[in-house]
Amino acid sequence: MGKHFKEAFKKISEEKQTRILDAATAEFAAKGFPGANINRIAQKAGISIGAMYNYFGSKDDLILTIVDRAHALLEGVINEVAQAEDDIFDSIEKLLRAAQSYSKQYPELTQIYLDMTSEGLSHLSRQLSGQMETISSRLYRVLIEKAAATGQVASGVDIRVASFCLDNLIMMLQYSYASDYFKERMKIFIGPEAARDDERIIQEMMRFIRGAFRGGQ
Amino acid sequence: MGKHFKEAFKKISEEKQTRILDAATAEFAAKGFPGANINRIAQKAGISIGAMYNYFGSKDDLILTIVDRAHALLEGVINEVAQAEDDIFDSIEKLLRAAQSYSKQYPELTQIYLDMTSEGLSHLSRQLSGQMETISSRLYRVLIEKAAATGQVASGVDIRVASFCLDNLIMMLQYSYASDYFKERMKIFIGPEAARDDERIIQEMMRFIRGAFRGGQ
Amino acid sequence: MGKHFKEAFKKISEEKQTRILDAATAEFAAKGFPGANINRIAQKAGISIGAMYNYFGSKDDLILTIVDRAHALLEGVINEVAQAEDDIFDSIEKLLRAAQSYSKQYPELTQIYLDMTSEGLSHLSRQLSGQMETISSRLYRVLIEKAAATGQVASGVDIRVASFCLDNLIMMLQYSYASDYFKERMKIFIGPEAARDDERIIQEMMRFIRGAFRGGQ
Amino acid sequence: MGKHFKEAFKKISEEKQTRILDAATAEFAAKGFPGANINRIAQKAGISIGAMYNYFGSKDDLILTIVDRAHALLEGVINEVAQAEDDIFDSIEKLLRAAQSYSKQYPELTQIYLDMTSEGLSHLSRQLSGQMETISSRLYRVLIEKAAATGQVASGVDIRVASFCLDNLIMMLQYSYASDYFKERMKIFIGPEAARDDERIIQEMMRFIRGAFRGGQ
DNA sequence: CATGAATGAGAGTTCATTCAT
DNA sequence: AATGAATGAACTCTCATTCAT
Repeated sequence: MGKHFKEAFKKISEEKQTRILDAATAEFAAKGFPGANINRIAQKAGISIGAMYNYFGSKDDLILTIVDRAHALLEGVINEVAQAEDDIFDSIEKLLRAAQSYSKQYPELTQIYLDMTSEGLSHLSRQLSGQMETISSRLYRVLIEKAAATGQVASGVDIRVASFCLDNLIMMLQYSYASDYFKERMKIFIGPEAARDDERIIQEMMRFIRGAFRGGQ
Repeated sequence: MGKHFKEAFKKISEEKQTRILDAATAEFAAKGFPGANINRIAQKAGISIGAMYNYFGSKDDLILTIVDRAHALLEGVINEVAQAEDDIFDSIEKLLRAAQSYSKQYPELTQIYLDMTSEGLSHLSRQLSGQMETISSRLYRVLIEKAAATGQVASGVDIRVASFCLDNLIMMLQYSYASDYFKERMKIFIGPEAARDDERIIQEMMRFIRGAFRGGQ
Repeated sequence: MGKHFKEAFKKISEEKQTRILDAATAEFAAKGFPGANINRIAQKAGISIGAMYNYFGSKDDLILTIVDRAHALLEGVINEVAQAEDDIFDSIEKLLRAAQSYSKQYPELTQIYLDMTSEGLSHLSRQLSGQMETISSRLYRVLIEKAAATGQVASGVDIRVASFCLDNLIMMLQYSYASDYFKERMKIFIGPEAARDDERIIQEMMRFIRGAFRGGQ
Repeated sequence: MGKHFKEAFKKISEEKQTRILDAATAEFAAKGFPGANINRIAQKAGISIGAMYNYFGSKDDLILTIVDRAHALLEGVINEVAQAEDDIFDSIEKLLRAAQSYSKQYPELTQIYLDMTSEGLSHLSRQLSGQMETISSRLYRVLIEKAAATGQVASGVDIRVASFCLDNLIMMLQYSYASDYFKERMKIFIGPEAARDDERIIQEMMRFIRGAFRGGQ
C-alpha cells in the first residue's frame, strides 16, 4: 500500500507512465533488481535520467511502484472471483485460470514478484508485508468456510492449512508460466508439450484439489 | 551435473572446503547473488582472494558448486525415501518431513536455490537444467504408478500433473521455512504460531494430499 | 560593488525580495555554496525555479547579491561609528559590540562570508575585491591617526599593522559567534559559558586592545 | 585523533603516501571539499580510483587524514615552543614566526583547515573537536600564567580572553598567508608590499601584543 | 600454490540551468 | 513575467577479476 512515486509522475500522460513502467518492468524482469540499470530504463522509455528521478525517488521506489501496479491488477482478479456467487470449486477453477492467464499475459510481473522474495531484497519485500497474501488468504477462508457449511468440504479439513496448500498450488502455477526456470521444471513434470496443455493442467489440478477438499473418501 | 570448481579445490583439506563453501553459502543467502561480495567471502573463510580464484574460476562457478552440494544432500534424502519399501503415503510423509527439516536446517541453501530461479540469473539456472526436478519427478512417477497398481491412488488421476502438484506443495513448504518472505506468508495463512506447528502442518498437508490422490469419493 | 541581480528582481515587492534572499541565506549558510541547492531555495521562498533565474543569472549571482546586502548592513554600522565624534577606544568598543551583536543576529551572513574565503570559491571572492576591508581599513586609519595626534596611541605604533591586528580581532570575534566550529573554539579558550559572557569578553578584549595601542609602558 | 585511513595505506611506500596526500591536498585546497574530485586526485597521484578506496574509505576519510597530518606538523611546532625555556614574548614571537613560515610553506593545509570551518562541512569539523585549539590554548595558559607570576604580564589581564585574542591574531596571520582572499585583505591593510614585509609584520605585531599583555601603562 | 594490492568499468543519484508553455 | 518539467554531465563509491611477487 504505497504510492512510491512522486507527484510529478501522476502529472504526465498515461501513455508516458505506461512507457516508463513497461520499460522498467522488462528490465527488472530480465535482469533482476540488482542487475537492472536505471539509466538504461530511462533510455528505453525515451526519457532522461533526470526525469526518471523526478518521478521516482530511487530504484527501490521504481520497483515498488511496479509491484503496486501488479497488486492492483491481481486484486481486481481476486475480487471478481470473490463477488461471484459460485460453488467453491468453480471459484477455485476461476482462480487457477486467472493465475494461468495472468502469468502468461504478464510473465514479467510474476518474475519480479518472485525476485522480491530473495533475502537480498528483504528491504523491499518488507515494505509489501503480505498485502496479496492477506487478501487471498481471506478469500480462501471465506470460500472454504462457506463450502464446509454446505458439506462440499470434508469435515476434518483444517481450513488454514488447506488455504495454504491451495495458495501454494496457485502460486507455483503462476511461477510455472512466468520464469524460464519454472517453465523448464514444468516441462519435466508434465512433458515437453506442457505449455500447450493449459486446459489439461487446469482440469487435472482441479481433480487434485477437489479430492483434497473432499477428503479421501 | 557439475564440477564447477578447479582441481585445486579438491586438493585442500575437507575442513577448508567446508569453511569456504559455508562462508559463501551464508553470503549468497543473505545478499543474493549480485549482492554477494567474493572478497568478503574469501575474508570470512580466512583465505585470500587469489586462492578463491585458484579454486573457482568465477563467481558463477562458486555458487554453482554450492548448488551442486545442495543437490547431493537432497539426492541423498530422496534416494533414502525411494529405497524404502513403503506405502506411498508414508513415502510422501517422509518427503514432507524431509523438506521441512532440510529447510529448517539449511535455510540458506533453500534461499539460494530460490534466488537462482530469477530470470536475472538464468545464465546460472540454465546450467542446472532440472537436475533435482528430474530426480524427484522420477521418484514421484514410480511411487504413484506403484500405488495406482495397488489401488491406493484413484484411477483417474493424471500421474504427471499429480506429481507436479505434489512437488509444488513440497517446494513451497521448503520455501516457507527458508526465506523471510515466505515465512511471513505462512504466518498469514497458518497463524502466527506457524513455525511451532510443524507437526500439525505435516498432518494436515498429508490429509490434503491423501484426499487429492484418493480422488474426491 | 555589484548589482548581481537582474532588473526583474528590483521590480518585485520588497517582501518577496526578502523572502528569496532569506531563504537563500539560510541555505547557503547551512550547506555552503556548493552544497546549496537552488531548486530548494526557490521552493522555500515560494517561487518557481524559473522565476529565480529571471531574477539572478546564476547561483554565483545569487550569493553575490546576498553578500552585497550583508556589506550594506555592515557599512551602515561602520559609518555610524565613523561619524560619531568619539574617543578612539569608545569607537573600537562600539565596533566590537557591533561585531558581536551583528554576528549573533545574522550568524548566517557571517558564515557565508567566511565560506567565501575558500580558495574553491575564489572566482566569487575575486568579485568582492576587498570592499569591506577597504572601508574598515580606512576607518581604522583615520581613528588611529587622530588618536596618535592626541597622544592616545603610543608613538611607535605602526598604524597599518595595528589596524590589521584590530580588524583581525574583530573578524575573529565575529566568526566566533557565527560558525559552530568557531563557537566551539571560543568555548575551549573562554570556557563553556563563553556565549553568556558577552560583556566580559568585550571588556577584556578592550583591555587587551587598549594596552596594545598604548604600547607596553 | 584519528586514523582515518585503512591499513592498506600504511603498507605502501612513504613516497607513494606522500604523492597521494600531496595530490589530494592540492585538489582540496584549490577546489574546496565539495569541489574536489576523487578520481582526479587518484589520476594526479598516479594510482587507480580503486586503489584510492583501498586506502581511504571515503572522501571524508581522505581529507581527515590530511588534516591529521597537518595537526601533527603543527603540534610539533607548538611543542618545540612549549619546551624551550623562553621568556613569554620570545615564545610568542616564535609562534608568530612559526605561523608565518608554516602557512607560507604549506598554504594549502591552512586553506583546507579554513575550509573545514564552513557550516556545510560541520560533519567533518565535528570529528576534529578542537584538537589544535585544546593544545594551543593549554600552551598559552601556561605561558601567560608563568609570565604573570614573574610580573611580565599586567596583573589585571584575563588569561583566558588574552589567550583567545592571541590565538586569534595567530590564526589570522596564518590565514593571511594562505588564502588568496586573506592575502588580498592583508595587502589592503599593510600595503601592496605586505608579502615582502614579513619581518616588519612580526615586529609590529609583537609590539602590539607586548603592549596588550603589559597593559596600557 | 598462495597472496592481496591494483584495476577500472559501471552503478545510482544530484542539481544548475534551459525553455516551451 | 512566471512556471516547472526536462536535461545530462558529473560525482562518489563498489567489486569481480588479474597478476606480480
